[in-house]
Amino acid sequence: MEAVITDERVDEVFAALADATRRDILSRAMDGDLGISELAELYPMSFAAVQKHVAVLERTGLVQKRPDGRRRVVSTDIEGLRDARVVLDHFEQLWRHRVGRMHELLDEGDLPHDNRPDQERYR
Amino acid sequence: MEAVITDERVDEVFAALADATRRDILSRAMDGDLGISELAELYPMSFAAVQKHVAVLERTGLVQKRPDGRRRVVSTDIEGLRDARVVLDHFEQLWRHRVGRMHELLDEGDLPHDNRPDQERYR
DNA sequence: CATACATACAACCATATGGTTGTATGTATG
DNA sequence: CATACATACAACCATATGGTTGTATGTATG
Repeated sequence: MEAVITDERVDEVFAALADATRRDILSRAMDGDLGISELAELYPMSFAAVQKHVAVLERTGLVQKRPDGRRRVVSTDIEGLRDARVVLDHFEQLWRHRVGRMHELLDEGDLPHDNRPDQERYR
Repeated sequence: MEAVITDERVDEVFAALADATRRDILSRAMDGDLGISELAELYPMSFAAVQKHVAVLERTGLVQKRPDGRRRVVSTDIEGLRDARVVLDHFEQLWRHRVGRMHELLDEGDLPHDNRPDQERYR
């Protein structure tokens, strides 16, 4: 069961992330305590529009809905997130690999160099 | 000159990458030696379609065209690429930051739960 | 110079996308 | 039970997207 990553899958993940509202919903879903109407209050659009954005994230597997009374609480989907990260990592791999020594250029370019602690290396 | 990253910019970068043909063109542009019609031969679509994809990458600043005789050679745009990488890195920052300790879950996640060593179950 | 090739771009088309309002249904709660 | 709230979903709309063919123009080359 090696998560086979098709082009369609990559398309889907990038497309899902290509909308600011959805990115915001996704980050809030990490706390996993808001229902759809609670989310909807945060954005200048109708409940139905937000509902659709959540549906896109759900279809893409980035988010789940769990029933809680009359609400559906939106939270990140661990499985899906890992998968999406694999997609982005994979892309970055190729990205960096093909760029090769172009990489130094990319890093030297404008500085100051980011002080990212580079916490842990995974997978 | 601090590359200000707007939501629109992030939208644009993700959207540009949400198409398999464009991702492929982008990676070939890293070699920087193909004209548009040469690229077009690689894909099952018309020259004009490929031309449009190149235009999207160019508008997003991921790719440049440099004249070479009657050809326009497509190559990656260093500036734009760095910017795009900042976008993706920034997103990953937020991503990883907010996920926090959920992180272990992401890496441990799919091991079968139930084979936890019995000896840990003491009372 | 005539011709072929590479590109640019307009016009068009079908479908996807991001939004809307309206209606139905499930769940709490006074 | 009546009402309010949360959600689901259909129908609709405007615009964006990804493709097509056709025409014009710039550049090499026999």
